Amino acid sequence: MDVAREADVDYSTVSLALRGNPRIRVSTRAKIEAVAKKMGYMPNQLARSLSGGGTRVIGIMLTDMQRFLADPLEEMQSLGEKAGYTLAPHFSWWNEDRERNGLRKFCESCAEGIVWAPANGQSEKFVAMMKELHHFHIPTVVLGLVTDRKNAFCHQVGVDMKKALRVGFEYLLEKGHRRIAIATAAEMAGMRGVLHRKRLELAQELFREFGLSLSPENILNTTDNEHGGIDIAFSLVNRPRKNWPTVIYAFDDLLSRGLAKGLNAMQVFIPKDISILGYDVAPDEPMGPIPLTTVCIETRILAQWAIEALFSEIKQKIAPDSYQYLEVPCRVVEGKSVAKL
Amino acid sequence: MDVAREADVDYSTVSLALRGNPRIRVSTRAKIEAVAKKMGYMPNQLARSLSGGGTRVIGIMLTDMQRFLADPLEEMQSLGEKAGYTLAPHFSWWNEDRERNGLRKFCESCAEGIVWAPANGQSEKFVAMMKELHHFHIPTVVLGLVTDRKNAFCHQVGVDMKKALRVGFEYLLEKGHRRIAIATAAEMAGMRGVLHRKRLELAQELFREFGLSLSPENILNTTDNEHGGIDIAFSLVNRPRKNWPTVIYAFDDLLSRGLAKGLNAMQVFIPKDISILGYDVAPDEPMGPIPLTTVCIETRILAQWAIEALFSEIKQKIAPDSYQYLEVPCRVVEGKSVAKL
DNA sequence: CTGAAAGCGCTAACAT
DNA sequence: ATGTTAGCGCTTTCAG
Repeated sequence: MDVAREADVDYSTVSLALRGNPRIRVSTRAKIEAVAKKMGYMPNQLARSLSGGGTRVIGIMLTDMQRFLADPLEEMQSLGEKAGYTLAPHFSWWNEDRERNGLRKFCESCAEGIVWAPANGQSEKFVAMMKELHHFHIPTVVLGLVTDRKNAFCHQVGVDMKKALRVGFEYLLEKGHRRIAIATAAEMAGMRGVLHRKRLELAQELFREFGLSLSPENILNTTDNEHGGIDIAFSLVNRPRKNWPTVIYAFDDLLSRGLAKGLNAMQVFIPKDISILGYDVAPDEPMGPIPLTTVCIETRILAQWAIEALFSEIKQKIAPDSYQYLEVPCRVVEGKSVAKL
Repeated sequence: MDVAREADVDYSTVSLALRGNPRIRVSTRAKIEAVAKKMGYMPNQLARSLSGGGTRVIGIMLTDMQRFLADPLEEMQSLGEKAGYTLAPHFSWWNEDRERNGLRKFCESCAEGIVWAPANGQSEKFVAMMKELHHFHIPTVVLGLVTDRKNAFCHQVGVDMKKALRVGFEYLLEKGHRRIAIATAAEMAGMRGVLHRKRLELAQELFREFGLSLSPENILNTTDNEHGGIDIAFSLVNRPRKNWPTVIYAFDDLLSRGLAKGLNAMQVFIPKDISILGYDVAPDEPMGPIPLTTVCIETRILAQWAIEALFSEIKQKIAPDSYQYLEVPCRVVEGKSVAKL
């Protein structure tokens, strides 16, 4: 390269000097650095990766730019950078073909590991792709738990939704609540509603398991998690007060906050008139007028575990004989929105 | 490579065959493809890029996973893929140092172009970094308009916020409105509120320019664009009706939808009791009970123009002597939320 | 139609 | 303490 000529040293000396190798005399290094800076030299990562070590890139395959994924992504990015890795996010927009192509790109461009939040952890395509990644010996961590955990070829970090929901029910029962309503955006269109419909279904199972009854009118459903809270608040206000549930368990952070604000605006006070239990709300989020009590999923821990599991596999260089199946903890963070009866 | 040995041909023949070069006999190619498939061969992009053509990667530098950016990103990804490019998004999380490091990574890894939505298009750091990119001859398009357009070293595609806001005012004036209130989330914490504060400021200028008066009580401010609409609705309902504005111009899509829903819930009907004009609302979004009339920014066009400008510069191979400064069009999309007085 | 050989820009083992 | 040399896995002339 020209820097070598200009500084009147060998090429390899430049390479070593610029990476701070102690073999190079300090004065030489200083000279080289000066020349490099003057010439605006920038090492070519492609060549670097092709030759010596790896790429130090982690591919991140996500479905979309949902809020829920932002926190873990930022956390993973921080952790990755700390370890000298660059994160390469890629969005499938819920399309499994795009997902496959993107993952293949990761392989072709020699990503050293992959964190994958699949569009659909149940599909044939998913299983096939996971096998492919495994076949290429590329360490992978799947975010969100796969159905068939026995036959997984990679670590998994995720939330057991039923367990998480159960935590909320247990809390409510302990507080003396029996007339429990649930609020979901299960009518939300497209893939975005899938999760909500799943939560609704699991909640219904839990009602049965706890021997609670769930009257249809206490399934407060809406089409929109962003502003659906108001709709729900409105429909509630129009019901005779004596039929009200004692608490609404809202399965979405936006929904629970909107609901709280909406009820408040309609002169329904929380927790005096009715209690609200949220789900999924990051504890440091602004909570509106009333600090919400919520079942909090620790998404930063999710990110940490995912990255840890990935790095440990990357370091080992050989595929582990057993894969981890990590469940992110969730706990009730108490605000002031659930009354003790 | 092993595929060559296995298929009993030369290495370079494999390379040509796999890329469908017509020089290779069909039968030979078929054999090579079969072997490659059997062995699960995958070409190494690093080597490929280092040797032959470029990387065919476009670096995308974004601030965060805001909704507003999702649409253009998906659009750019589609367009990029169509042209055989892979998009590499990277998030700065509003941190200019991270932004710089990420952009440098793009250079080092030989991205062929960059689309950059800067955390702060006014800062010293921004200007320095833009010069750096220019110095390395890496085609760049900045999303969002830079203050000093004369000294820009790259194409710019963005929204002239004042013009966009003006479109709304003109529409309202034409509809006979004079008592106009504005709703913003200017009190939103951190960088997220910056845009809203800017909009508020520009709106105040426009009020003066149109010779309209804006009483302080008609600046409906909130801390939260997600659910602030309810707060605003609530505060409005508690004002004597005769002091009401005839219309609320809400400078955020979430805010305007929340406001509409909130007012509706409180038995204030739109546009009978009050009109609402939105801003920034994608026309195909669900609008709640009332289809909102909004000033719509065409973010897909933004994406298209950005990618077009970038590709044209990439193709030319030499820095253009003048840079484009493109303003994305905006127009009023009529719903039913603004009454004619 | 296919093989041989040079080289992309760098790293790392070996030689001086 | 620095220079030499052989690759990394591929593309691309240029010969055969």
